[in-house]
Amino acid sequence: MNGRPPLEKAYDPKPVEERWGAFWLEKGIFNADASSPKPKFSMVLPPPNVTGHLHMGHALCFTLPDIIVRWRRMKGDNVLWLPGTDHASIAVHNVIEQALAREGLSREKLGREEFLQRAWEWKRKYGGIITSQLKRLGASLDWSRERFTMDEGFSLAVRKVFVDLYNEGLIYRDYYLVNRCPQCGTVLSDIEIEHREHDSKLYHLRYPLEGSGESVVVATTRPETMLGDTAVAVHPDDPRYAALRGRRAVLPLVGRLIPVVADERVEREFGTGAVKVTPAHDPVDFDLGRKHGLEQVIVIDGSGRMTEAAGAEFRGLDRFEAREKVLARLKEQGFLVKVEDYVHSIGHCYRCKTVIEPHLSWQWFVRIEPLAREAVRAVEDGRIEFVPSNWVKTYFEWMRNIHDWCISRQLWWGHRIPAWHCRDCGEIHVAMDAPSQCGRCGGRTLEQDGDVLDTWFSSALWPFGTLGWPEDTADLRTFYPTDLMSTGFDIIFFWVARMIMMGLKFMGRIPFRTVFINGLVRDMKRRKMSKSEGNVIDPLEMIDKYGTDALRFTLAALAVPGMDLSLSEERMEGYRAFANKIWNAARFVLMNAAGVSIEKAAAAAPSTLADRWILSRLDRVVGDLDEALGGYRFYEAADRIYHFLWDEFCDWAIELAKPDLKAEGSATPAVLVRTLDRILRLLHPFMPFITEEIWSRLPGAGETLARAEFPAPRPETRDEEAEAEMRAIQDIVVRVRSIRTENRIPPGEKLALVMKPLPGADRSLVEKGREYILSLAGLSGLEIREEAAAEGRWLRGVSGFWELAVLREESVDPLQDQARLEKELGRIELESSKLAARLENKDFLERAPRAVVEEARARLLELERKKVKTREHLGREKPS
RNA sequence: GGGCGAUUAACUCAGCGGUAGAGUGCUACCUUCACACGGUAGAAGUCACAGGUUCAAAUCCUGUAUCGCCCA
Repeated sequence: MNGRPPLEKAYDPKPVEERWGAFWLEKGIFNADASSPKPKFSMVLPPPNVTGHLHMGHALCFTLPDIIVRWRRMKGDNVLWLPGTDHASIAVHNVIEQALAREGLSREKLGREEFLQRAWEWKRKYGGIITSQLKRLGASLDWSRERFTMDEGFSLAVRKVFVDLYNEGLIYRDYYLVNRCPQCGTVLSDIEIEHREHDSKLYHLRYPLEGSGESVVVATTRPETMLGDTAVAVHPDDPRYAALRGRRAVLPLVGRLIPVVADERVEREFGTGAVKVTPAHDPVDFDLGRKHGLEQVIVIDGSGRMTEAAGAEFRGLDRFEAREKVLARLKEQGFLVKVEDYVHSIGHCYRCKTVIEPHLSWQWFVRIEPLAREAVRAVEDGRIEFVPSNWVKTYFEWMRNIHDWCISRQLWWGHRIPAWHCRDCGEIHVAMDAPSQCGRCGGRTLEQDGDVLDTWFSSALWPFGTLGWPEDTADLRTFYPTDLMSTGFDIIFFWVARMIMMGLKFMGRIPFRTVFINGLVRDMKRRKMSKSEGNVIDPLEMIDKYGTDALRFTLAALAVPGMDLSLSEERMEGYRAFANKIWNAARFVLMNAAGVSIEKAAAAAPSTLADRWILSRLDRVVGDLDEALGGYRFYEAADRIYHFLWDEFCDWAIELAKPDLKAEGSATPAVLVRTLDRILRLLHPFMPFITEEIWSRLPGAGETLARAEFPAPRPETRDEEAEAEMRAIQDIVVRVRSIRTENRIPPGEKLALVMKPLPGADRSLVEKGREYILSLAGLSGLEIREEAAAEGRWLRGVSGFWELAVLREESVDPLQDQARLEKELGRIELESSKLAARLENKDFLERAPRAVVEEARARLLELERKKVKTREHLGREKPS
């Protein structure tokens, strides 16, 4: 046994995980080789936020691809799975600024340089948390190639992309109404806004018309913005307001004269049909304002406070305080006509949930349509495939209605926009490096744009930026495009779509061939896991309690493509038990087959029926597993190997082996070793630690199972005959056991079995299976007799072509046995009558495939045989 | 309003044209020399509802209801 002590009675994951985790990394088992002639299989890890801690979503999203990657590696591919982290501008700002606030500081007080210094320091100190947690998960990543989105090479890639897109006119700067989060202190792109329904109010305000006693009533949900109104709008075809066109209204509280304009975009059904227009604070009004040349008056600033332009009374107030005050004033002065309850959807910051403020400002944008067009085509023509495929529709839907992407952020931690503003003439220079003088006026005072880029702008480059682009590296040539991108559906728009666009644009090729979308991890009540709900299951805690392998297997077994999964600790307990089961099966094999090497076992020829049977069954699993993994059906693969190991290998093969092990020159020990070895290989992608540990104890094991060969189907081990015979033997054993427990015969009591052949019975089967039946059914003897005995002490049943009779030494309760037989007869009658009815149907006989009809006939025959015998046993018919 | 998905055993979910399945839980018996993180045998479902297609529907089609998510 390799000189190692025998296995402990129960599996203890902790030392095993520590040992093998360290071993893999030290030996660089997962490092890829750019010059390998083997076929490559590459993936990049969705980079977790550098601020992050491992949660169950990560655990799922990293375990599933790890299964694929380990499988491919064992199949002989040159595998690269490249890890890294994302700088996560907003998240880091939140962390650092909170710390500053505790010191009574703010980033403004600290200044840009010192703030960045702090952020880097923080990154050095805590940025490794998530990566070390990833290692505990067993993710087989090539850490020698680890990247960070703000490292030097990656930053170069980001700058180059920006400059190139700018030079092509695909990046532009505009004074535009964007979404701003007052809390985070930056603008956001459209998709970073979450819309949620709110119970709110609709306020009807009366605006007097110039030079008359008349007025017009407008409805709004945001009365505080009226301070920035520069028009009233009505629908051109609305007869109610035909007379208003061309006149001017006097803005209450402010006194400004504002025109009444007509525009088709006004919804006549909304409120009174007349609306106030605030071009600087509402997206629709912004468009309206541009179209009608209206003034843009900014009354709320980027931090959500009222500006100078809001008037002395309101200046400095928070926007919600201002709302109350404006309403109070309007009411006092008789301009508030009515207030209605109103439900509408309000935009919130996806990070901090603060209500978004539409904000007019200079920002940088990506002209997205030309990029999106190509990205749509790549999916349409099948170069990129989504698994499950129904996400394609969502992808198309978004890509075809896409808006330009606002990429500037008013933050410091991130990639600073490579644009320099000439202080003298205002000219903007976009370049890889700071220009020394203004190309237009020659001025020497150039200031770099203060904003940084959206973090997603840089993560969009991840699949090629990490491989060395813009340099032409060996890694890039070998591993791009990658093969698989595994991620959650929540970032299809944020990330997947943008990687596709950027990959096509800068590499001229897709970034990955397959996008695997995993579901969301929920709790048993199907709720999302969230800290505020208190229903979070912490993967690290689970690893401590149940072991990494149990956690991984649980996630795999629940991972139905496209479905959310409900996770519970109970489930994990079940798979910890599974790990223990493997451990003990291995223990049995090692104790009984000591000294049989893997190599010798692989060559052993099966002699007994049980040996032929388990090898044949094993071969089926090998094929099924390859197929399931190839289709990313993790649950199916997990389920298959689970049941093979437990229900076939442990429950039958090991039990059947027990009598054969003692025989001289038996091949059975070798068959057990061979089967165990195959099981460990098949299971390794799911449970890397325990399989590695057990495998290392097998005589003749290699350095690491992680690089051992994944089993391939071997058709010559298929043995239909052995499978059929074993099925019959198993049925006999189960029948006898069933007779035993249903008559409350103690498990320890040995029984004598008499088998009577029915027409068609194969006597050699019973001879071949004699030892197995004796041992597994707990018999003292087995006898074949032509006629069944008639005394009452016999308990009877039917299995296949055999009538079974068990002799009980003590007396039996005839009522109990009769109840058992009645129940069985009921079942048989129900099924056989259904089948008979079907077989009497001419249409069925004519139109159903022949195999289906034949199968039904055969089944009916068997049922009829059982029916007759069972009736006989009940004393309803004379024995035949 | 548009789209996607769900509705199957007590719970969580597979199955997606031809004999209703799994895990957990439940019942009974068993500490048998790999394993009580175990063994053996069981109980448990008009597959949401209504129509239709088909020799045959949990499975395909149409509609209804309820729930969830995404987009506007």
